[in-house]
Amino acid sequence: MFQHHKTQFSEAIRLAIHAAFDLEHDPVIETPPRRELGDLACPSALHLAKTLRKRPRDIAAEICEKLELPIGCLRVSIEGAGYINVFFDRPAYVAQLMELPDPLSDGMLAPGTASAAGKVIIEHTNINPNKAAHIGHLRNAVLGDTLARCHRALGRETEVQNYIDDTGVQVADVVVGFIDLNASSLEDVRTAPEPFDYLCWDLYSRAGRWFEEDKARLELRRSTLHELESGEGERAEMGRLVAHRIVTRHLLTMARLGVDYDVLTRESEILRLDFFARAFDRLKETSAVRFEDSGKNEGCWVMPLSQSAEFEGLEDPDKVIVRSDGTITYVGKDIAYQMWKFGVLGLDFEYRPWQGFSQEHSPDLWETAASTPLQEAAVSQLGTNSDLDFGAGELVINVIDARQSYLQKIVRAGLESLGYQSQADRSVHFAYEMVSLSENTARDLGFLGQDDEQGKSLEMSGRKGIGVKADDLLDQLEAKASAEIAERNPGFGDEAREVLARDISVAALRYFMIKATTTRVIAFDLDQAMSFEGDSGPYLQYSLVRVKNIRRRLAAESLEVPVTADVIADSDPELWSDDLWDLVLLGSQIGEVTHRAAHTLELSGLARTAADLAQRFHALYHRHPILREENAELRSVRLGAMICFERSLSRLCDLMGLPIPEQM
RNA sequence: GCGGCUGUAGCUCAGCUGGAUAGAGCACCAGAUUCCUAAUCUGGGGGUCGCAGGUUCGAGUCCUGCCAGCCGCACCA
Repeated sequence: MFQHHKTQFSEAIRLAIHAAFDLEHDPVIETPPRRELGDLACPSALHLAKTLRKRPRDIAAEICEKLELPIGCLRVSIEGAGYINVFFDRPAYVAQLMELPDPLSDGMLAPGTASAAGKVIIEHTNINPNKAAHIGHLRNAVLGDTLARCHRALGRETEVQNYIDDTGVQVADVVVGFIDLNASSLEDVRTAPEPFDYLCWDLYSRAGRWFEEDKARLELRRSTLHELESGEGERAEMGRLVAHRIVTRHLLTMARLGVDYDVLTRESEILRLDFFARAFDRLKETSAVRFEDSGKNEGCWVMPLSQSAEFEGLEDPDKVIVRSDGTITYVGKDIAYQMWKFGVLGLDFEYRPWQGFSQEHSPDLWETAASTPLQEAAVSQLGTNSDLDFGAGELVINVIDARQSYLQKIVRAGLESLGYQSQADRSVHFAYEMVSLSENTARDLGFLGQDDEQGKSLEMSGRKGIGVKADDLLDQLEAKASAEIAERNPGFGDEAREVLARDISVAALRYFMIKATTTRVIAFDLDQAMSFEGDSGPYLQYSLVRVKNIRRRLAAESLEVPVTADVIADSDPELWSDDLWDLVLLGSQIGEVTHRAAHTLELSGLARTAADLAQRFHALYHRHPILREENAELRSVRLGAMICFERSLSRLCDLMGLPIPEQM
C-alpha cells in the first residue's frame, strides 16, 4: 500500500521534472516531520536548485504545474524551503488497506518473485552442546528466528538449521570432566539428574581450571578430541550422550521462546560421512591448502590467505585447516558444511526425526544421521530418510556474533579458492555484537568483587562460568509477570495466570533482544531487561489487549458499528483527524519495514516501528473514546483505525515472536 | 601494528538514501481513574550530537585527521 503510493508519487515527480526542465532526475521521497505537512515529501526542488540556478520554491511551483496527481492523492502543497508534499485520500486509502488479505503485502513484490528467488538457509543458535545456554545465545537465537519469520512472511522458502558442534574441544572438555575429574561412568551420566545443562555448566568451568593447573593434562583433551572425531570408544560414546542431553535442554529452552528449527546438523556426521574428506580433496586439488613441513605450522595443512586483499596486514597469513595431530579445525569443517549448504559438495546427509518433543510452529524437526555400522543399532530402530532435500540453498545466512567475522571471512575465502565465487557472494555473515553483563548486574551476581575496577561491563564466558543462564532469566521474568498479574487481576485462575505470565515474559525478552541495533554491544542489565513498562514487549501487548477490550465491550453493550471497507470508503474525510490517520498510515508501512529488516539484517526497525505504533495508539486511546462517542459514524472511523492498527501491530508481533494475549 | 564496532539528555539508546523545531524509554517533578482496567496518558526540567578541519544552499548523518572505549587478528570455537 504505502510503498505503492510512494512509487507512484516518485514516478509522477520524475515525469513532471522531465516535462518542466527536460531533465532526468531520480526523486527522493521522504516522510514529512509532522502529519499536517502531508503524507509524502519530495525535496527534488532543493536538489535541483544549483543546476537550475533558481530558487527552490520557484522550481517546486514549476514542477507542480506539470504534476499529474497519482490516483489516491488529493492535493499537493509546497512547504518549507521548497518541499513538494502530497496528501492522500484518507478514507479511500484506509478502505483499500482493509481489503488487503495481509497487511504486510504492499505491492513490493510481484507474486511469485520471492519463491522464485530460491531457498534461503538460516543457521542460528549453534550453541556448543556442553553447557547451559546463556543470554548471549538468546540474542543469537532470537535474531535468527526473527529473521526466519521475516523471510517466511515475505513469501520466501526458508530453512532453519541449528549446527551442533558435537566433536569439538568444548564437548571434549566436559567429557574429560566427567571421566577424569568425576570418575563418572556412562551410566552415571545417563542417569544424572536434570537440569543436566546446569550440571555441565559448572563441570565445564571446573575442567577449565583443572587444565590450567597442570598443562600436561591437556594431553587428555587432545586424545579425547581424537576419539570424538573417530566416533569410536568410550569417550566418543560419552560425547554423544553429553551432546544429546544438552541439545535436548537447549531445544527446550528455545521452545519456551517460540524458537524452532527445521534440521539439526551435527558435526559428527560431517566427519562420518566424509564431508570433510571430500572438501579436503578439493582443497588439495585446487592447491588451496598446502602441507607445511617446517616452520611454525610444521605438520599442519594450512590455507594461505596472503593472496587475498581482505587479509592484508595479518601477522600470520596462513590458517590451519588440519592440525599436526591430524584433527580438523572448525574452519575446515565449516568449509565442508558451507559447501553442502550450497549443494556443491556432492554428498548428502541422511536424516531421522528428532526424538524429543514437538515444536510449536514446525512440528517436524529432523536431525542428521549416518547409517554407518557405528550407529546401525540406533538407526535401524527409527529408520532414516535420504529423500529430504535440506541444504542446496540459494542464499545462506549464518547468524554468528561479530567476534567471529574473521573466521567467517576465511570460510568465504575457502569457497572462493575452490572456485565457488558466486556461492561466496551469496554467503552472508549476519554479525551482531555480543552481550556482556552490566557492572551492576555482574556485581549483584557475584562475578565482580569490591576491588574490581568500576565503570566496566563484564564479558560472559562459558569457560569461566560467568554469565546469566537463559532459563534462570526466563524463570525470573515469569515470576515477576506472575506477581504483577496476581496484583492487577486477582480474578485470574492459577493456570490462566501462568499462561499469561509466560506470554509476557517471552515478549519482554524477545523485544529486548530485537530492539537493540546489531552493531551495539548489549551491556545486559537485569533491571532493564525485566522492565514491563515503556519501551518494552508488554507495552506492545497491552495496546493490542486494549483493542480487544474495546471490541468486547462494544459487543457486550450491543454498540457494534459497521467497519467494512465500504463504510470506511464513504466516511466523511473530516472525521479522519491527523492523529487517527497517522496511526493507520504508519501501520501500512510494515511491509516496507519488514523488507528492509530482512535485507539489511537490521531487525531493530521492526521493534521501533512496533513501539511507535503502540505509542500512537495509547495516546489516541485516551483522546478518542469509542464507547462513549455519540456520533455513530465517528465511532466507525475510530474503530476502523484501531482495527487497522491491530492488524498491523499483530503482524509485527508475529514476526518478532511476541505472543498476543487476549487479556492482561 | 592491521582490521571491525562504538562515542547524541543524569542512565539506556533511536535518528532510513544529507533536509523542515535533534527524539524515545528509564529516573526526577507536577497532573489525569463517576473505569473502552493506570503494564496507560498529559505537561515540565534537562543537549557544545567525542574533538578539529573539510565538502554543501544545508551535516548528528558524507570525507580527512585526532582522542577515548570495546572486539578481533590461535594447531578454541
